[in-house]
Amino acid sequence: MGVAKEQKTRGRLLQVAMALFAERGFEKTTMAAISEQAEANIAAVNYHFGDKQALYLAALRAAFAQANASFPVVLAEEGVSPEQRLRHYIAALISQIFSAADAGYLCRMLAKEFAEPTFAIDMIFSELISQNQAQMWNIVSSILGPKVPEQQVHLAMVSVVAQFQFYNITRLIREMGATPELCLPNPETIAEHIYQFSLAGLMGMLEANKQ
Amino acid sequence: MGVAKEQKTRGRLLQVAMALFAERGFEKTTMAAISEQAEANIAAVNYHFGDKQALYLAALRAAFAQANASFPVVLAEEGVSPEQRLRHYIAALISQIFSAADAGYLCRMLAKEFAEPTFAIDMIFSELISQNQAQMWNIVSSILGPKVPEQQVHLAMVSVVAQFQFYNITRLIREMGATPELCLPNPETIAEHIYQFSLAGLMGMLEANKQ
DNA sequence: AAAAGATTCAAATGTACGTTTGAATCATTT
DNA sequence: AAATGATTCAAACGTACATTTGAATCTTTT
Repeated sequence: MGVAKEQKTRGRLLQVAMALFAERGFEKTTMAAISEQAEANIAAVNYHFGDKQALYLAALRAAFAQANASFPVVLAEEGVSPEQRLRHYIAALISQIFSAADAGYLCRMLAKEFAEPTFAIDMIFSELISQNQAQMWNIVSSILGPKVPEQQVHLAMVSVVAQFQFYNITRLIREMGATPELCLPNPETIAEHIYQFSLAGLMGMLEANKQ
Repeated sequence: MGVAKEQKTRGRLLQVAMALFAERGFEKTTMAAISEQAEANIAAVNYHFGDKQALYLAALRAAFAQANASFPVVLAEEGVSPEQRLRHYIAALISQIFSAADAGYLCRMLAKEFAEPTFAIDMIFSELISQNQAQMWNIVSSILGPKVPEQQVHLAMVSVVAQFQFYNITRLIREMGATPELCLPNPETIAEHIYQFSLAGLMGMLEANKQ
């Protein structure tokens, strides 16, 4: 437990804060626990970040950077079909969600924020999520084409996002083994299923709209 | 605020507890707030229920009863196609999720439990959720037929459940107006979309499995 | 009406937490 | 080396909370 001491105190605090906030959420993470695991004094958080809230914001931004560095959702290359972009988006998010450490911290923090939004929720949407959301909108509306009304695009987008976010939301319950009956397939299989299921759903919408 | 005093103290406590636990979750709901709104003394909770945890369990069971009384997920009639059972199941859950009061309490409490499971999670699964889950399994495996392996059934079930649970999970964020751009269609429209999208997804799985 | 039990009440207890404080230690500059 | 600033440290402060306590007040039984 704890973090190697060669890092400076500020860095160690941020590292530990990400891990603990991701695991326990903002409220249930105490500054005492953070300081202890970071092998720093209890007052170090206030000195380096101001207060617990500022540390939380810093941890969110750092976690976002780590997640996108490991599994970016946007494909840089041009000339990729919207279907392949969708497949890649889903696979990236599933990878983030199933990451045990660094790349998974953001998803875990966001899962807590969904259930009990904190003061940070505005920053999270305006600064972090907004980009991904716009990307997904483009993909889905490309697949559905220009004739499908906005509301249909929105419903479709939710249907897709919901499928992988559900694995994010239910992580803790799975880890508690409340439903041990059926073990999950590997993340790649899950991602591929979600892609196929979503594509079929989208095609169904297209056909229904044609008539 | 508060509840009409003609009920007995125990009943008023339970009523207020459901509302507050649903709104704020277990941790952030104080016994002082419950007692105050129920116009009871702070010690009344301990007298009537033992402690805060026992009150929480009682509130969960009462909320489950209310939700299923208002919008039961199982269709009593026989001779209904699995497709129609699926449609009804989705519509019932969407109705529960979008209920502002009584019938919506359980969903709100469950949303919190997903993000931060409490001591009550075992009871919730073994006593409350298990029935619904079995029902959904029957519906989906009926639609997919006997030739589709169990793991596929499980993936499909998650894809369906995730879609309406997402509206449950994101309720707080919607209510905060973090994304005010696009207002939602009415619950019936949402339910019908989820049904159509899911049916298309399931049919896609059938075709992929045929080859 | 008297006794016994059930329920309510206000106050006290103990614990956990975020934050502050002022001195002590370290690093850097003059 | 002296001085200045940055960082760390242990202790204390104030607040919020669940729970307990013992007396007071209803309600029911005898």
